[in-house]
Amino acid sequence: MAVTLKEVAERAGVSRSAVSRTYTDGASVSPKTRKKVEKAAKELGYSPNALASSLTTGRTKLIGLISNNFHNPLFLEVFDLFTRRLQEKGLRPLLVNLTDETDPENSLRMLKQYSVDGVIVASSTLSPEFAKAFHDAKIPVVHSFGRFASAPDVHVVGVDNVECGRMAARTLLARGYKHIGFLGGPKGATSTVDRRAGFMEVMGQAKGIKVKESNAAAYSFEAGRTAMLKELKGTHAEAYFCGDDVMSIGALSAINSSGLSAPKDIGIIGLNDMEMAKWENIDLTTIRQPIKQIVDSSVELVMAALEDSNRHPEARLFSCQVIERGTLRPL
Amino acid sequence: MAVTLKEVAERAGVSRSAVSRTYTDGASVSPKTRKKVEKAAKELGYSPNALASSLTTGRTKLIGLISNNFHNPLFLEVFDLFTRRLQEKGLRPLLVNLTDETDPENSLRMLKQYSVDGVIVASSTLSPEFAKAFHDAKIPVVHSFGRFASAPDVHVVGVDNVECGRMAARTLLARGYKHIGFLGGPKGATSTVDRRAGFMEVMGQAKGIKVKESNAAAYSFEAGRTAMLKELKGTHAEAYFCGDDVMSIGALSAINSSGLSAPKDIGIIGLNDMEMAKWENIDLTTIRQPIKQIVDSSVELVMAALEDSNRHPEARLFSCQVIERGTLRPL
DNA sequence: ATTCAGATTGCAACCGGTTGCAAAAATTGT
DNA sequence: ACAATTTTTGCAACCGGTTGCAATCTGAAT
Repeated sequence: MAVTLKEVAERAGVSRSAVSRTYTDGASVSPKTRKKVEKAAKELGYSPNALASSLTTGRTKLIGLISNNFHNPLFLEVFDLFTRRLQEKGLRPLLVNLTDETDPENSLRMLKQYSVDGVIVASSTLSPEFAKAFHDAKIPVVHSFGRFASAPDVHVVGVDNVECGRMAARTLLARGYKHIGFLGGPKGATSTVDRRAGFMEVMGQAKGIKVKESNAAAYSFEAGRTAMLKELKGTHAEAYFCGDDVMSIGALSAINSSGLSAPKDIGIIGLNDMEMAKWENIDLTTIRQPIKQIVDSSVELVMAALEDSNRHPEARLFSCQVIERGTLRPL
Repeated sequence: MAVTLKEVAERAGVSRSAVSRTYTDGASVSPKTRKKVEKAAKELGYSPNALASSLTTGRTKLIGLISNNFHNPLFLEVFDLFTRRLQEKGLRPLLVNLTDETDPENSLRMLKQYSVDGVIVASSTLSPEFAKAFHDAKIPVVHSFGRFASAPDVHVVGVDNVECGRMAARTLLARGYKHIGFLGGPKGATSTVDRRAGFMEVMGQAKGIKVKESNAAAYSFEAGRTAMLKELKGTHAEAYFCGDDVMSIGALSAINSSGLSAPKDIGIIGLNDMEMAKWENIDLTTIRQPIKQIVDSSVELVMAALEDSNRHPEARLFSCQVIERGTLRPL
């Protein structure tokens, strides 16, 4: 077994408290004993047991990182950013993959058992109720990429999807498209609902525009492709706002397979600006979600929530930005 | 704070041991007391503190999952599989993102502090020495996607990259290509070295074949594209074995940008068979690594290593398979 | 040399569980 | 009904740390 406090204490000829205090900052230890302890610790290869200390301090520095997006390449970027940021802050991500089979109850219980200090739910397709369950269990939680609400139940960090919808609509209108499609993500997802709302709001105010609407089964390549293939069978629109980038890529693939091309025959605007969007063979015009800021802010917020556990729920919104590439005709 | 054992014991009118035993399987509790305890627990909303119990049992069920591949979409699939499998087995992944900045020492210390039961290193670009550090620290470790060695220092699960190289070479030869390129991943990576070795071995035995060789800076789209662009400036080969799928996609993009196309002008064979490889707009011929089997086997192996901590290091190899798609000319 | 505040130290109790052991209770056999 | 087993139970010590408290030590001030 690993070296313990006691062994170090004995070797250093001091009390266990002295050793403990050496590794607790803010504690009072004389330089002399500290030296002795550090020497003994090094000789023995001691490193304090974080779990044991969590027992008394009540802090594990464990953060549950929950997601159900293990098929969207964007989330690899998201996980990259989250793990880095958490590491920088001295926190440890306990990763939970929320699949269809795993029941959420279970995850909650498990995270309780491991007494995580807080939880980050990283998903735009999970209902706010899910995140709320943690809140109800008195576990600080922030819902990243969650739904905006001016009076949210839990901390939310993300973008205003309604505004994204508007932005997409304005972008398409500005380019003179007259027949425009909303090719949304899965119907149930709040992100889809919100983007649609903003999109339709702007379209509703425009004159002489024909709008058509459909949904893909998931935020995925296949779903995007399938949905676009279906569009292409009927009379399709001149340009589409696709649910997200990966769907957009699917849609582009459908367009190419049909002997058409973007932006010549059909325009596409995506959402997310994931790394692949700028790959030269994709070159997708899209709306960028500032994921780094969302991640950093989420981490900051969860830390703040740890400090003050009945902090009032807060929504932090970041603005998106159209990234001009090559799948929409120029202005 | 959370409900504790003691509170449950008091409410149920039994000793703390009784409560503890209720939640320890194999322990002796009468049905009667179990009932009482469960009732009290439910009323109080009790769930045992896994960390506290780890203190005495010596098992945390925490598994360090370490990777440096947060930019390769394949690894999203890998993480998906790992997290699921670990969850199924009642283990919890503590995710570590090994970036260039984070020093490995640090990660090791951290995982010691959290007394993880074991560690899985998921990377083909990390040196075997890294995994060995855990072994030396007496932490059971398996190196997934690691380098094959018949007498390894640590448990390794993966594919025989040398054989993959041979397989790629044979595939290209069988299709009648005479001028063949090895477009490897980063030179230092063991996976690159091994694939190259197998590839060259077969090429060396073939007659009348011209072989050229170069390396990309990373297993990434950009690096693959850049490397292929460079190839296209000089006299390029008729077909290339690319370091992996994501590099292949970069290479394909370069080929298309230059007004050429695969497989007409240049053939490409990748490696991994990640999800994207079968996207219709990519349709990459590639060599499939059986990642599900590798993952499952890794988890199984790490569990076995927990049971018997001085189990002899073992290498588990899975065979790869050529997946015919559209970037190589037909047989 | 004496006094006193501040810094350092060790003791002992505690965090939330587990477990060996012996006593108590339940079961079995006769 | 009684002895011999087997099961169940609670006690108390322990896992590896932290921390309030009182005791001791230090150094500056008088």
